[in-house]
Amino acid sequence: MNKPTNKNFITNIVDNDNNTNKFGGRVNTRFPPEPNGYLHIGHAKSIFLNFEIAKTYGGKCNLRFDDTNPEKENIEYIDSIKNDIEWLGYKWDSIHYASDYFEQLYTYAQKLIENNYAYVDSSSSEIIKEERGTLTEPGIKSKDRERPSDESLKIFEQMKQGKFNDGEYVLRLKIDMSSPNINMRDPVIYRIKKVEHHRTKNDWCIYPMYDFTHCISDAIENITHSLCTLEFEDHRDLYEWVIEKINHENQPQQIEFARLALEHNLMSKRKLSELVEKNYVESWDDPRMPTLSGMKRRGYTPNAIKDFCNRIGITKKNSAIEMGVLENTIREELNLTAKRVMGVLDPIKVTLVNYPKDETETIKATYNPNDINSGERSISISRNIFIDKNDFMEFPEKKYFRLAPGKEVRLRHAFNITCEKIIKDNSGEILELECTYDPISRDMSKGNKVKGMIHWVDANNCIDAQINVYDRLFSDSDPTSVDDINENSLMVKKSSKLEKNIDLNNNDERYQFERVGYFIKDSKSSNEKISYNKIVSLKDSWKKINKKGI
RNA sequence: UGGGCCGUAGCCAAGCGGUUAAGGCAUCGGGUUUUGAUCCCGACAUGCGUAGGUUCGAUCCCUACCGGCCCAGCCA
Repeated sequence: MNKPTNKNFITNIVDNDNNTNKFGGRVNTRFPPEPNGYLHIGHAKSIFLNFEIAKTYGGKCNLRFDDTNPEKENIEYIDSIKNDIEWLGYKWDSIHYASDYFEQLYTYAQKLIENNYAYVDSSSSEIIKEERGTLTEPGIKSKDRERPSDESLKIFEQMKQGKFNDGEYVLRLKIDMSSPNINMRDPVIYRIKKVEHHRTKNDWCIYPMYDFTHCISDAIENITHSLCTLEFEDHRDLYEWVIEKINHENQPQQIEFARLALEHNLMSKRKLSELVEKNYVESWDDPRMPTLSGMKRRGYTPNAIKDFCNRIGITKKNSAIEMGVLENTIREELNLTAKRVMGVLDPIKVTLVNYPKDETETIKATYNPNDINSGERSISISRNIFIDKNDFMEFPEKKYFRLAPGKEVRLRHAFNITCEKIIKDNSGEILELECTYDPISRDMSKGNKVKGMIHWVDANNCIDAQINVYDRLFSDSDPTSVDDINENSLMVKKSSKLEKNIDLNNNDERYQFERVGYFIKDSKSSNEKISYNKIVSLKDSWKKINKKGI
């Protein structure tokens, strides 16, 4: 990203900490995903925040996998997460796994027991739940709360040795069962799970929980500012309690910010995986998905995503960003960088009846009028061309200045044509248009001045392709269920025609199909079936005029 | 109804006791342009959830109220 990173309330805190020398001027952050799903644009916000803060303050940002629940986690997710972060262009200073700290965590737990800050509880999860109280009533103390610490220590050891089954015992912190903050009502910090862990394999059958693990991991890694989302605000007391009780020399501070919500999208790993599982979308990297892999396949660039993250800001206010903001970032970048070619998504045959048969001419055009170094392309044209269906109207509305019977328009980069005749099949479907062209108008200054300009492709020299056009995944701006999916979010144009200048060997080249939008080759494209994805439309003020019914 | 947060334009978001209340997106006007694109210019909160209070002065401090979000996993 070439724009400066915006300030926000967190950078204000960091500035202040630096001024008061709270951390001796150090700024260490971390991005701590659980490897239980693919990263999405919401994670990008957090990645951007953490890495950019480290960068602007000359600090460090670690990648740490919060892998304390082996049932949900696996290597595939770890790899995809690393990939996505690298794709965004960030390099972690060091990589860690909470599971690397299992031994230390266990030792800290033992110390807490020794100091009477924790106890082993044999209550069932149902009992613990009941005894926890409610939002308005205090909890009650467990029968095991006063278990002598040497006894707890011994049982905890046996838990580790695998002497018990899942659920038989848990380790709990001894804090305050009547705290108004439910997280402080003797939270469970270790549970027995006889499950193989993707990294530690069968070394452990007890696993520490988030609240115990996260703060200690931060402390161990010398994190200064532990940035997380709003739902952890209530956990901050616990975070600080643990850090204080283990008496660690480094005392990181947790700061919470609002997670990203994007209109017309769902943004939780659970729901995104539901979309995949129910086959509402093709895969995690379906171009409609707000996952980073999906956006990559859609054609979004790391720069555009980072620019987006920068624009939306960081606050504590729950808010939903309009899709237009996201779309605008990629449009802005591609307007400057994308080569222009022509592509006809929904072709109609057009015959230029006065154009000599078997003749072809070559037209020169620039690849990008906004970039003088973009070079020139040659486009062929002949008697037979294709134009887009929506560039012709048999009964044109007011202010429609494209092709219509008897009307003259200009073919982009070429010359003017006039529609003379519509050829239909028996059902009334338009098969073909017969037009005449005006040779004089090759010179723009001659020929008739026309308002309409349409794009086209030489029917005798073009690429057959499939174009995937996407609409928002959910029609509702604030969807709740995956079942609300927009059934028309994917439109496949099967017989599109593309200008020959497209480099089919280049998988990353993003093109502007003039007057239409930006496109990139789909990762599933093949020589047999060439397919391109629409990244985003060009802005279309005709659409607006048309909508108003003028 | 216990606790923790949040409330500045249609959507984001600066602002930290004295400012003409930044900026972006959207929208609306106008100009350039034979991409209805881009680009350029202009408009867009006497107002900061509401009501009181403190103050010479309050978006900023205090109080109350209203509205929204989060918390009762052996998930993270």
